[in-house]
Amino acid sequence: MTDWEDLHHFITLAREGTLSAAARSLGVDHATVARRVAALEESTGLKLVDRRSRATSLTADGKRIAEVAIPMEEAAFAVGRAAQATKPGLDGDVTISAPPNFASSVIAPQLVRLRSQHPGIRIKLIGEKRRASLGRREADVALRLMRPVEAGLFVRKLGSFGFSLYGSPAYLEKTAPHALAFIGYDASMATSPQEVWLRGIIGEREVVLRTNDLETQVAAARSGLGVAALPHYLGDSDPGLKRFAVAQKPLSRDVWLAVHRDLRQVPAVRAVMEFLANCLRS
Amino acid sequence: MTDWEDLHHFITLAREGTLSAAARSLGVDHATVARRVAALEESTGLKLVDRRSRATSLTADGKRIAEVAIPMEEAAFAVGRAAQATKPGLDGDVTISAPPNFASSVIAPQLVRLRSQHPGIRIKLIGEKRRASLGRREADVALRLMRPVEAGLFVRKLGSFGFSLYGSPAYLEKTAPHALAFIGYDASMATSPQEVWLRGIIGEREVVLRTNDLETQVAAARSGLGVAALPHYLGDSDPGLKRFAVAQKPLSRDVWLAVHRDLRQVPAVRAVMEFLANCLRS
DNA sequence: CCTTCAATGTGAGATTTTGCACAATGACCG
DNA sequence: CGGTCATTGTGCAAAATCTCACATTGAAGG
Repeated sequence: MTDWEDLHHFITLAREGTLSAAARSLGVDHATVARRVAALEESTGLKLVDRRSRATSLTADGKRIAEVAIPMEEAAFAVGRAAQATKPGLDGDVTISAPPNFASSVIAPQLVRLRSQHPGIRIKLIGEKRRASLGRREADVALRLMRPVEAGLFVRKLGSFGFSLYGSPAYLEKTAPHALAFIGYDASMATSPQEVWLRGIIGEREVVLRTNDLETQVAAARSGLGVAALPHYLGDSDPGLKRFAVAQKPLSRDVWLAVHRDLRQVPAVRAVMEFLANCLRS
Repeated sequence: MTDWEDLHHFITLAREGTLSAAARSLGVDHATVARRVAALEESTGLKLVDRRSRATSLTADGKRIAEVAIPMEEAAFAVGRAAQATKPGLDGDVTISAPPNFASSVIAPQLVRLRSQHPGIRIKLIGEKRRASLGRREADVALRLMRPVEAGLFVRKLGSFGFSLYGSPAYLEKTAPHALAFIGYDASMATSPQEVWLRGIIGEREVVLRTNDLETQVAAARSGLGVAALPHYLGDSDPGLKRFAVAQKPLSRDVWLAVHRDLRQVPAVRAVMEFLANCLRS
């Protein structure tokens, strides 16, 4: 009988593409992944990967085996969720995934409230551009700005927030509307709703800074470099920024909460969901 | 992340019921099973088994987790089958399961023919009362006397064979029909078709030997103890036995061949299936 | 063409895991 | 009621596995 942990390593390698990435994902040394995959090849009698010095690639047989093994990984995650779901009471670890600035600006400041209500819950808050996978248990609860479409999730719309143009009061006073300079996202965000909305406002005017990082936009706008399209929860609370009204239809983005169905009834998870809903209400 | 091999040990324990049985099934020491299950309990934070000194029983949580983990085991078997199915050519190991006397009397004598036709195939022939599970890959190909009903199997009727009464020529000559002594199965086989058939013949006459083992019946009949209901392939080829005709409708049993769908197209398996079909024809 | 860098390969020491042997438990059976 | 037997618990030595460190490879960018 083949060692299931060998299969685990192989599946991770198949997904991650390199020994090193798989090793990072599994929290082991890359040599371990290499040896376990070799052991699986030994026990199946099949050559599963082509080892090249810069990257590994699956052989045709390896692809076929990986395909069949995917349900096994899904089952493993289901076991993990079942284990968490059977934990009674309001103790436990709950991982929240949210857009980075949302995590730091909206959620983090209110965590102290959750902490006082439910002292047994330990929160892990990850703000990442890359959407954490709930199916793979990279997070227990996720806040998203698009409606999640993954299977097996319970999804709920928590609310919405608006965007406006913001600049420093001094800058807005001294600058004529047609001469406004703009701060926008870089190419990686070109298709995001706020960037599209902003482009419609800019027209022929100048974009003086493009950055991926919202905090940088805030800092630049605050310093008087130009105006930026910022969420109200950021701009309105900043004394160094003032809204600049525009004719265009205001932009509003919905906030969605997603949780795996298997975890929805876990007390600690429910408490966190409730907390997040309250965060949005304020 | 929990070690998948721990899950493997736990699932096996859940199915086998005792640490020792699980250890035998996995081919490891019982202490290893105990330790790996303990590790799983540690990593999930749940108490999964009640350890008692005579047997272990799953806790409610353990049952729930085991339930969820079953698909994982099925997926693991699917991987194993996929690995075997990917093997090209006519080399490889093929395990055949068959009724014990069928294996020794019909199949084994002809294996040399298979061997000469396909030298690359290594056969493992297990004759067990307990039906080997094809889904669990305890065997690749099975011969059964009842139509298999498990899901996922490819089933084909290979043929049938008849039963008659046999005794030693000397015994049959000197014994009047109403005085015949009979050799039959013991209580464990009381409901088998051949035992039921035999009972209808015996009537009020005497049963002088009951045994589970067909070879023992043959030896006893050959020695002149009485008559036994034997398959033709056993009785007709034995110079020390002679048929004793009866008025009752002759008994015939069908022989079924079963193979998992995933393995049906494997060249080595196909060759074995063909060989078994030929065995039945003669 | 050269530098850089992340990836893979390889050996040795350290850690972990395993098997073994023996003890203890408690159910079954006469 | 006592013997028997399969099962589980435990400590220790052996074996297997993992990590670490370093060497090597080859693609990407200047």
